[in-house]
Amino acid sequence: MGVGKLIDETIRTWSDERPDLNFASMELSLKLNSIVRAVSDELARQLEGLGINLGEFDVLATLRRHGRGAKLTPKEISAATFVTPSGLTNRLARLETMGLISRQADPRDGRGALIKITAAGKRVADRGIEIVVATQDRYMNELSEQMKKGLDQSMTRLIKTLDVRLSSTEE
Amino acid sequence: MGVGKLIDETIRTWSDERPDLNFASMELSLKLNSIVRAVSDELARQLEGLGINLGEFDVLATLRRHGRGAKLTPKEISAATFVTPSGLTNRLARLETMGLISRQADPRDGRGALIKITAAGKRVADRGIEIVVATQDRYMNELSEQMKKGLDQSMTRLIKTLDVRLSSTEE
DNA sequence: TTGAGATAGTACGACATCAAACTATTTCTT
DNA sequence: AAGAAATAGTTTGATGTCGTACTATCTCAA
Repeated sequence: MGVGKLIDETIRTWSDERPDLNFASMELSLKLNSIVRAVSDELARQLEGLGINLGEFDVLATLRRHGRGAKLTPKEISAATFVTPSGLTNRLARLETMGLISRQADPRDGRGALIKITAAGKRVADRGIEIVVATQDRYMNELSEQMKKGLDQSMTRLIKTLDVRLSSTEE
Repeated sequence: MGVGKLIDETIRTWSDERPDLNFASMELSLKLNSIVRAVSDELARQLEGLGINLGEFDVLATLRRHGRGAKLTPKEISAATFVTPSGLTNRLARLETMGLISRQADPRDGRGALIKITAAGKRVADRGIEIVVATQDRYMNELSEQMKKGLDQSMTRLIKTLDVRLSSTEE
């Protein structure tokens, strides 16, 4: 059964069982979820060919986009990728084993480390970003320019209120 | 740093480093991802109060929306929740331990099992769906009716092509 | 009707993540 | 200047998922 049909059925059965509730937002959420999951699964499949997973690419991409010779601390990478420090420790260990990053002590802070992408890592990141962009394009180009514009506005609006909420929770 | 700003910075730095690539689709994808993640995280937090996680709720909800006395096979639940059989075995075991579902042998198929929601499970599912709907509403109602309509159209379009692709991959 | 192949569900091992505890430093406070 | 508190990063143990192998049962073809 296709994803679309499954979502339709989900909304229909819930509406039958709980006619007191309105499932319009849920329908929207389910659809958003499906798309994000589909794109993400496809990205993971594509990156497999480079020998890395999505999380590893995320780290590599963070380093790569900061430019030639950039050195980032695990803390900075952690903030950019939404991974906990312990999770990042593991990712960095894997990437280091693969020879895609290197680490050195931070001369300014004895507790800290500085992470740098290697030449091999740069090659993987550059090929990876091309794959990622191409894959995302393949999905998003199904939408008209106008639809994309509307979608961007909606998402931007949601993110804005999301950021306001987060900052007021003071976290 | 807010999510919005982080996305802006990601697009900006990538554009600097790889001016040969167009990151418009990536920007859209990043925004979609952030929203889905934020809603999902919030749902998980909310459901914690009921003693279940998102995956467990998904199973419980599947059973609940099929109505009074419905019995589903693990295979059917697996298809509805996109969880592998082995993963589902574990979820069902946890739910059974909590007394939220019961299982019985399938009289029609000696290999099969039939899963049924218990009275306690129904209570949790009913409370859960109210929480889920309320949470999703809280996010989606930030959008105007027109935006929601446009968003739904875009997502529906994407899902349609997604389903066509999947069926042509014949999986 | 009987054997081959398909199918349902479970067991097992691997994996990526997280939270909490910990170590080593650094930064505040007075 | 010294002790308290904060911070960076790792370690440890737990969790939830997946893929593969396995067992039991069913289906179908000859």
